[in-house]
Amino acid sequence: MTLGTEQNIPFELLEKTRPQQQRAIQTYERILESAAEILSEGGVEKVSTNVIAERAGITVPALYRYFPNKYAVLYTLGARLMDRQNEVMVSWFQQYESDHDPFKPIHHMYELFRDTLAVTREQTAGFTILKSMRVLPVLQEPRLQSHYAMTDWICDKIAQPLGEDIPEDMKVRIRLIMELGTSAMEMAVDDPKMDEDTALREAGKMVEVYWMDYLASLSI
Amino acid sequence: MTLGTEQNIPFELLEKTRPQQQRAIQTYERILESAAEILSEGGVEKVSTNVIAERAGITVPALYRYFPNKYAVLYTLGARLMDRQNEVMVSWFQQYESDHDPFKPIHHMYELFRDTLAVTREQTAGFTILKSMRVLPVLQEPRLQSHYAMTDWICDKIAQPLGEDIPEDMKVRIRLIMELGTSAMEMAVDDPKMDEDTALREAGKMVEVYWMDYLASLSI
DNA sequence: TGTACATCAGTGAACGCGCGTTCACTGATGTAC
DNA sequence: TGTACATCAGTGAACGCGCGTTCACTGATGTAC
Repeated sequence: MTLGTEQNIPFELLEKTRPQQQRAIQTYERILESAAEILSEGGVEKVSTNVIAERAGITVPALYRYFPNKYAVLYTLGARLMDRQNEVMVSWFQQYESDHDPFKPIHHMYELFRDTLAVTREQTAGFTILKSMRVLPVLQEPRLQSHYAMTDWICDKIAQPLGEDIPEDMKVRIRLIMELGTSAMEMAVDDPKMDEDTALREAGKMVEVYWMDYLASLSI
Repeated sequence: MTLGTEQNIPFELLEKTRPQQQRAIQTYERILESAAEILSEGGVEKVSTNVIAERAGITVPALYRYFPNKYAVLYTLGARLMDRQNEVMVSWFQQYESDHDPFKPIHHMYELFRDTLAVTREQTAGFTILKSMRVLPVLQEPRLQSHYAMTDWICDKIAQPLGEDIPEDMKVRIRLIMELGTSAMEMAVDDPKMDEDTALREAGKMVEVYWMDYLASLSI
């Protein structure tokens, strides 16, 4: 929602009543927590309104007060998580931003991946939430929108000091880099044989040399 | 199954009776086709034994004759697809294999990605099958095993002419490269804004410069 | 070439269960005077 | 400070439906003599 993710949400995912009183906010949060726990224990197929409600210690109609269906619950979890990832990216960029070298952050991809992974892990079933979004038709679009927003933000930031329009192929490259980051993090987490830190460092390296090669080709 | 994927299949995924007569083989194949069609139309959540059977024009117990549950159906689809991807990789490698330069194939990653994408697309719901495997707990392990097998095969092929043991960090790099390829192909297919060929070419480029940088660092 | 038999392939009907969703309702919290 | 009322939060009970799975069975195909 930070970078404008909220714009085109299909109506099936829109929340119904917003919780107002303290008690309601707690209920609302417990619904989200419960859904995440179920997701982490049994995967997306075990998530149902019945099971969420039972675990949250409420009855099913109470859930329907705030969410129109289970996808709205998953969407809310996903949107929050992607927002946090956005924030990580923004503060990472600002940390390594430099007047002299607009591409300085590219030498610090490892730090971005590391921090993004950390914030994803803070959320129960964080990676499962993201993978579920990729596989559930209604949630694919919101996921894409968030990726677009992130890519555009970075492009703007880079283009600003350059004082030019962003070449379209730069956008493609940044999008690809983000996708690589995502899959490297997933691999680091899902593959027990893979050393996590090594995976992220190598992914960072890969992005760096790729970008350097691109810059070299530009100044021909 | 080409590269030894079949070894550690959890018993829940093992097929029951093998179809023997012509008629039975047709039924078996229709079950798989139907499952793929449902997958492509409504995603993994719409796949059920009831719906598969109805679409295949048989009754549910007929399905249970060959498969213990719906995951076995999805597993069979996934295993077949990954086998075909393996084959593509093997013949790609052989095509660009060179006595003079053991790393010649790395300059032709685009061709690998292109052909792998093509063979995946030949299978109805090909990418959805792969994404489903990532998200369904029972199917995660078989997926990983297949990736291991592919990585090991490539490593052996590269190590052979070098006449040495494969350094562990080379394995990590190859694994990462495969993961990047996978996600680049998925992005190329799922993101309507992304030009498919460009995405694959860039991903190929990324792998190439990454590997060249690695080789340069080795000869220090 | 015909028939009896064995094996393979698929059916009809039924089961209990959890699913999503809605209804009219009771109970809790906040507020106006 | 108390009470009457409005709004917010959550309940109990019920619904129809599709799910996975199994049973005893009929029908189709292959084979031995």
